Amino acid sequence: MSPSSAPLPSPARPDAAAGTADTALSIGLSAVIVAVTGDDPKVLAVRHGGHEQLPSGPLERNHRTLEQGLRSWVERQTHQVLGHVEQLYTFGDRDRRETDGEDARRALSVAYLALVREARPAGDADAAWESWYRYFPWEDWRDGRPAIFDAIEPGLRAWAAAAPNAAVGAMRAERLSLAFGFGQTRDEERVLERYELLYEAGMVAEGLREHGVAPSPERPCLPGAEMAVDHRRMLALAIARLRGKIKYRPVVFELMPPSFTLGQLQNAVEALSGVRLHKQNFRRLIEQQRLVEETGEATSETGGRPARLVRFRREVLLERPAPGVRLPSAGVRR
Amino acid sequence: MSPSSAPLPSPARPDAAAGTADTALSIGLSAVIVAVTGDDPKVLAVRHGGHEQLPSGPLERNHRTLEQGLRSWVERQTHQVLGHVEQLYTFGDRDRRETDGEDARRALSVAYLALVREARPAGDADAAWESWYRYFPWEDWRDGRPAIFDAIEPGLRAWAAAAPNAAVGAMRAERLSLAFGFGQTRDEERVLERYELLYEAGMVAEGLREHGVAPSPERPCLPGAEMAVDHRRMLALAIARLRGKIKYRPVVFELMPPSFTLGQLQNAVEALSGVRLHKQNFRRLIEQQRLVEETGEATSETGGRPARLVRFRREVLLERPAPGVRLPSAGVRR
DNA sequence: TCAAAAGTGTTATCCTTACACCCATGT
DNA sequence: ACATGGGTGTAAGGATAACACTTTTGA
Repeated sequence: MSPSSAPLPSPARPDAAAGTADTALSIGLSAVIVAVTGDDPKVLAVRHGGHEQLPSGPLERNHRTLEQGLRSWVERQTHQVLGHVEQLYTFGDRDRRETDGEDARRALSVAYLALVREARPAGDADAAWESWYRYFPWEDWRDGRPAIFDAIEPGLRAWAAAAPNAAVGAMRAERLSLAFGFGQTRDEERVLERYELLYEAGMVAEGLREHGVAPSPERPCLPGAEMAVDHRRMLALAIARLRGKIKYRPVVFELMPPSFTLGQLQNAVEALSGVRLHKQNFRRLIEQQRLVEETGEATSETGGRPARLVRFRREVLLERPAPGVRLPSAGVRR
Repeated sequence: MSPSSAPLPSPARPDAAAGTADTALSIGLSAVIVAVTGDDPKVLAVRHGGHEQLPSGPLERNHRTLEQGLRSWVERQTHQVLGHVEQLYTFGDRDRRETDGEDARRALSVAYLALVREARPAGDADAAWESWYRYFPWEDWRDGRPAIFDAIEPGLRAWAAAAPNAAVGAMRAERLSLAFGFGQTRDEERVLERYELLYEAGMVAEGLREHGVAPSPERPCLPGAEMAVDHRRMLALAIARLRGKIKYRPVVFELMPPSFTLGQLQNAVEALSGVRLHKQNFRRLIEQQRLVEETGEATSETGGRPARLVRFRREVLLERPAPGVRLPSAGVRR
């Protein structure tokens, strides 16, 4: 394990000292695979008797790069063709699962976010597309403040108040206010911070699990589906990243069919960001940023007046530095 | 290495199948440690006879989390106290270094970005603070277009023209235009894309190294210091991330002393982003966003009229969702 | 005919950009 | 006195947010 008194890696083989072969180590690749169908942001989940989990696979020796490894087994397993793929984070807490003293087997997991255009029926019978709000019901503000906050707010406040001392209490209160913005502005991107607070406060099952406690009448958990290991944390991170990225890079279009209506585009953005947008301003923004162009066709499948079909204008990538769907503030619609 | 016919991880131990113990595997942690002194963005580099490299160390068994592991050995080795630390990326190309058929030893490396307030003389004699523009001279536009572009532009164009077929050529041309924005707008954040293009075009030493070619009169390399393995790529990513993040999170302040003048703050932002900013507008933005508050003191160390000393106002974190130093466009100054 | 979704137009307001200018210190 | 950096005022232009309103379809 060599903490090594030698100061820094030797020059001959720079990475020789940078890592020590460790047999008690395994590396996995996990994927948050996202699609949007109609009003729902979907994620591919695997059920196997135990808790639901994200599709995960081993890093194999013949994979040249991590991303290539991920693509190859995901496409083999789920028969989904992945579009945009990006690395999210590498999780490596020593005790990611059952650590028994010396036998602590470190399971490193490299998490990826992948976007697909259409949600196929899922190759594997155990895999299913689920709305991501199934795991994070408190993240969907499209119909206003979710009722679940009647439980969240007092619960978290109690947790802050129950801090061992004043300093910790103040810090907890600050984190709450930052993540949830009770009272003031809420930032739809802080999905991970919110999950982590609920985790620490023991309000999600995973948080209790860590301490070997089961949910009980005294220690109730919020509604919202539990996942294996730290997969729900990975999902939270994926949502946060996507919600952020959508604003400055044209990633939504990776989730849309080749041609679509402005209404459908707005639905997709709302589904992902979890807030309602002001229709007229949304359309104006999209059009004047010249993110889309006419196909010349129209569809009447959306109900009401038939809508023009548009397509993504790839050229914008070359024209402006950060073309994204800026969210024109949460305006009440409907 | 079991491609495994079983479809997906078993429920019993979710990560058991997700990673296979692989003795030909090592995990390292690398750190891009950044400080700003005066006009220069500094990075801690280690020299050891061979190529310069980033401080790197092994992941040890007793480290509870990856970040904690990084902090502990960096602080032990360099006697720097790390402030803000964030994970950048996990690099895991199979052939990160000397792969000999079956003996291909995969060296996974988790790269981190760390910010420090003051650049201490560096504990290790082999470690030194270097301006990051030493490695990326083409990224410093503070004094206008760097002369080095007289070599870069034709070189890259030639590479695009020399593509094996028209489709590849068009794609290369598009990537060039996106990353470098020859003619039109340049995006200071696309540091990684630019480096990767120069790498692929064989214009940086690392790119030639990959093919076992040495720089020669026919295949000249650009000025800009070479680094070991893929460390320069890590540095490119770190710069890109920091340049991006500075705009929507108050990270610059992690690099500033407790109190500073607005001029010093502007110098730091310019050093990091590599562009000049319009003085008056910069100040107005900072002040009206209420990112700083008066200390009541002043200093005359900056030359010219003494300047007020200000400090970061931590409360902004609670007030607005994305408080960052938005760059008020590159205006000529001086 | 009416609900539902698409699409147009206009206005007040704020933020960004740019320009011109004054202030206090060291040499 | 003048160079250097610090600091103020103000006006033009563009983007945003909020309004109200028309159009075209299917049930």
